Amino acid sequence: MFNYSESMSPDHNQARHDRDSVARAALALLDEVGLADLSMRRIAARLDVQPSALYWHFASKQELLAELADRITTRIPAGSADVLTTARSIRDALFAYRDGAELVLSTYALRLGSSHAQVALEASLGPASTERATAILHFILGHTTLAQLRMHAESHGAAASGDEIDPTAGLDAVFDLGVAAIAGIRASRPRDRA
Amino acid sequence: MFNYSESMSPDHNQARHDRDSVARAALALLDEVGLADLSMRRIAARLDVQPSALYWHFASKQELLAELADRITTRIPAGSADVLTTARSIRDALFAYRDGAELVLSTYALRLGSSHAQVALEASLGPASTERATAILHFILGHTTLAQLRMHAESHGAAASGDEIDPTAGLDAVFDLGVAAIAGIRASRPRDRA
DNA sequence: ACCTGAACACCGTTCAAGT
DNA sequence: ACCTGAACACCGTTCAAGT
Repeated sequence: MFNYSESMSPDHNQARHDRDSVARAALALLDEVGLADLSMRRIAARLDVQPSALYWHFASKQELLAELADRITTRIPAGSADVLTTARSIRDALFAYRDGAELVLSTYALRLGSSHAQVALEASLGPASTERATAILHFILGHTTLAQLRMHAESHGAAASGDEIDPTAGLDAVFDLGVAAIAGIRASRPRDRA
Repeated sequence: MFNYSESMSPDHNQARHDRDSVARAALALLDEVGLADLSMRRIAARLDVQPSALYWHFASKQELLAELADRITTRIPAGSADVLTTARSIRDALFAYRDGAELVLSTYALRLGSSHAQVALEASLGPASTERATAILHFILGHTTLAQLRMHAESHGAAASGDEIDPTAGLDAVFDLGVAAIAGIRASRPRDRA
């Protein structure tokens, strides 16, 4: 048979990709344009490829998005730190990419991609704490999605009413309060400013 | 030619609408097809009208969606019941329409529509409890969005992995645990089966 | 006051065909 | 093994024009 794949073919502009390069380009584009504008056609354009080419690597957009959620989520450290530290590192992983929380929320709902975050939380909480870990995870996803959507809305000047208060103010306190309460520990002092 | 209209008027096919009738049709359609399939063109077709006609009543799809979120949300009783009861009635209001939680979550993030739910929670918690109320609301939105997305995914057979356990099992317990913990009350017994 | 008709700039996905 | 080209069935939104 013919085998084109293993040749280096130095001369021509043959954009040849695999699953990983597509996912990497998509993840970078997500961070630039946000989830709403992350289309298969845009990803293809970024890779100098026709939109249909993406369907060689991923069966659907949904499958590609699940892969992105997995990549965002695997950055969470698995070691059993205390709950608040684990919760914060989950939140920070979601914050690391634009609309990361929203993407992980919907993917996690569809049960695609193993819940690395749930495992980390259970390790932090000790044995027989599945329900608490689940509740904390739901809180983190809700809170972080809200906060992230709000950040982006405010930067694009979509504020609605007449009040001028910063919508992000006090959100860290709400986060710590929620996590600590569900974990059943005393609310800790705010961490030092980074 | 053909006349699909409901033809209450004897003579002509003049579908004449206002803001309210458009919103009502959209809300009914949301419940039938879900948020992902709720397009301006579908709503227009339901009203026997061209898509462009909707833009006389609403400036954008976003504005229409905000109105729907408001309608879903105003069903929440404002009286100061105990926290768990208030939280459950918020959840039930979101559950009352397909993808209600997801819709309210994104609308609430953009600060469109006054937060009727936040007010109700603060009334249940007593004075100086804004942060707790916010945390509970974030938990409710996260939890309910997850649960609702999961219900729909499972009914369409989008289950991914090999385990066969019901993804909805135990979710009521997680809800009660989360709300009670953030409110700072002892977890109550499960309510009687309806 | 409310709607039509036509257009513009987009979508996700499929599939035969190329190399 | 990986991609092109063309098509199909859609999107949200604008705007002149009709009644």
